[in-house]
Amino acid sequence: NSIKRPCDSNIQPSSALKKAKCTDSSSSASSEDDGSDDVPLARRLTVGEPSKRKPSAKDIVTKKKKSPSSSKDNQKVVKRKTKKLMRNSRSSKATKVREVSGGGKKWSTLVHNGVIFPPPYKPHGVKMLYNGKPVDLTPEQEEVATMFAVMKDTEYASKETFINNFFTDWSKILGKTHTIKKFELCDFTPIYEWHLQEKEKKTQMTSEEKKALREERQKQEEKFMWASVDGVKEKVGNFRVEPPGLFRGRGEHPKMGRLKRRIRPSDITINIGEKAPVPVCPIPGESWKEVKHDNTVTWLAFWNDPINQKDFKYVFLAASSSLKGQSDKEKYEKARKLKDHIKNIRANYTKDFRSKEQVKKQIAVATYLIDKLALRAGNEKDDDEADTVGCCTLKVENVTCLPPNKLQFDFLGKDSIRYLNTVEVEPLVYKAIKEFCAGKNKGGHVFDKLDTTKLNAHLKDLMPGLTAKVFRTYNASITLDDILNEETEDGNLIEKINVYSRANKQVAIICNHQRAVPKSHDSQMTKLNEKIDELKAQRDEWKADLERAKKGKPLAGDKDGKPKRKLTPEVLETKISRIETRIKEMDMTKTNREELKTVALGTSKINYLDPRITVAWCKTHEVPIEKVLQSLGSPLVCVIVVLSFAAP
DNA sequence: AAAAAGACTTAGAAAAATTTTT
DNA sequence: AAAAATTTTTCTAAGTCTTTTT
Repeated sequence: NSIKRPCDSNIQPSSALKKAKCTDSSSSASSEDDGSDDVPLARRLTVGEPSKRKPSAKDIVTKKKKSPSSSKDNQKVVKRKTKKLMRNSRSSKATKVREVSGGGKKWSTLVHNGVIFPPPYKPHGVKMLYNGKPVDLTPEQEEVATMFAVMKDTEYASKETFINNFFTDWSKILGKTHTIKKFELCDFTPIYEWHLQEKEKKTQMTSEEKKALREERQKQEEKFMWASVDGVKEKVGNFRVEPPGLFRGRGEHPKMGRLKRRIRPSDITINIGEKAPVPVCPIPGESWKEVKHDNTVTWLAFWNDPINQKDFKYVFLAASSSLKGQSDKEKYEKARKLKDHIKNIRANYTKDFRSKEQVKKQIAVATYLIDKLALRAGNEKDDDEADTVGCCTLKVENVTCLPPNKLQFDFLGKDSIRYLNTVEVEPLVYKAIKEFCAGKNKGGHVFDKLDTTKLNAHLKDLMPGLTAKVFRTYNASITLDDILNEETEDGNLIEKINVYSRANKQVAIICNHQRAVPKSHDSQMTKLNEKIDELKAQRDEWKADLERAKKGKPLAGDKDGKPKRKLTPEVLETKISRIETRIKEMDMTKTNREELKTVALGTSKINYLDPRITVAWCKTHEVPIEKVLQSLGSPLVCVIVVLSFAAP
């Protein structure tokens, strides 16, 4: 299980550059080659010329040792980070990014240990009630009953679809002759209470017990956590086979509550290098469905999704792997390339707003919306999925025309997240949308002559490799870059970090990344308000004291009537001004929290913000990278570092 | 050329781990 | 030391887009 990648033949003679980059702590943009990579998008754009010289260091990547640690107040953080980094660097971190060309070949050798199966079901024997009486269940029946019982305090448990689907599937396991016939007569509370007890037991465990348990688990996982790709040890993403359970679809999913049956080895296809030993099937007496040796794909294993038989569940490498990092880099490269074509593309679709051909016109308008609003492409969906839409599948009921030229969008997108936005659009677009909607009923497609295949085929003609989703990445990059460049001011580190957060937030809003309001939000706000009131009361008291002190009057006693120590006006002034800033800070926290309560920042951070822009900005403004990417913790920081030093 | 199969990225919720507060 | 809050990781659903089959 060697860790080092065998010396590749395509090493470029540019270690000097490599070193320069690595040790260049004072940034200062320095060498030309350095600039071409790290100059943010917007500045490139204004320069107008796509960089002419191809950087020679094509695939050379330098590992950043560690960021220069700094002030005392973040020492803890730094220490933790360093530990993590060390743990990671021991493992793999390809020293260079692999060339993934060559006829779709993704790897030459692939070694791994297959997957972990969840443990078999352990019956608890707690009897639920039917019509008030305890009923006997076989372990198999009990297992499914428990799946349902345990979900009592989730939203699902009260949804009709969920209950119906669950009961239908459970009934099959109960069999026709079973006493249990009607859901209404079922009482799962004994099992639910048993579950609560178990949970309580877990929390009551001593920390040693917990630690022991954790270590046990880690020991079992160890073997499956790692794969070796072309001789390099890489982390596996999801080596654990999904346990059985009740399907939790998002939104109004017609299949919610269906039993997701247990996956067995005979469901699983393994993909592994020809010369590598085939993983032993961990369940005695059973065997894999199939073993393949396909090096044109990156998955290590797959099985068919039991809920949607035609869908697949893949086991892939983790995000920190070289393979994932490479395609991530390609994604951001493509978005960067779009920058060079966007002017032309916009001119193209603007011209087509007037096209007599309906298909052309619809493509033009759809592209406009995708460009302007960062909408998703919108593939057709089956009837047995939640009813959500993207651009191409927008329905008449999702768009309202507000004269003179505003459009209001209201639809459920991916994950049934609501997109609600009113925007002013080009008058010609407004006219076109009105025309597309005319004479159609509510459920009709606005873009009836269009689908994602046609749209993407057209985009491909405008720029090689261009598809609808590239616009989202592009939009995110532009936004990040613009905000960072416009709003960053010299000086204050805190303020700089805030600028980054604002940019992050803006991208999240554009991409419509939402989250449920945290359960504790209200109580948190109340607490904050109380704190602020407290501070204000204190401030007012001091203000009163100040007035008296100035006039030489004695101070009023405190609330217990005890006399207060006399303070000079000067001392009081500083106290007051200090408390004023604290109040201001807390007010900021409050507004910030309120504004972010439904905004999910993580998704854009992980999938949309080009790390090279972040790294470049951090360098020029002397912001330690972990200050803005701390949440990307261990695995991704490495990818980012790899990416940021990889030549485009 | 349309539909189905296949492979991969993106997504929010929930669980787990960690830090902060009490 | 417990509890509460916060951050990070894990989980797996839900998209996009390409390739293959019909």
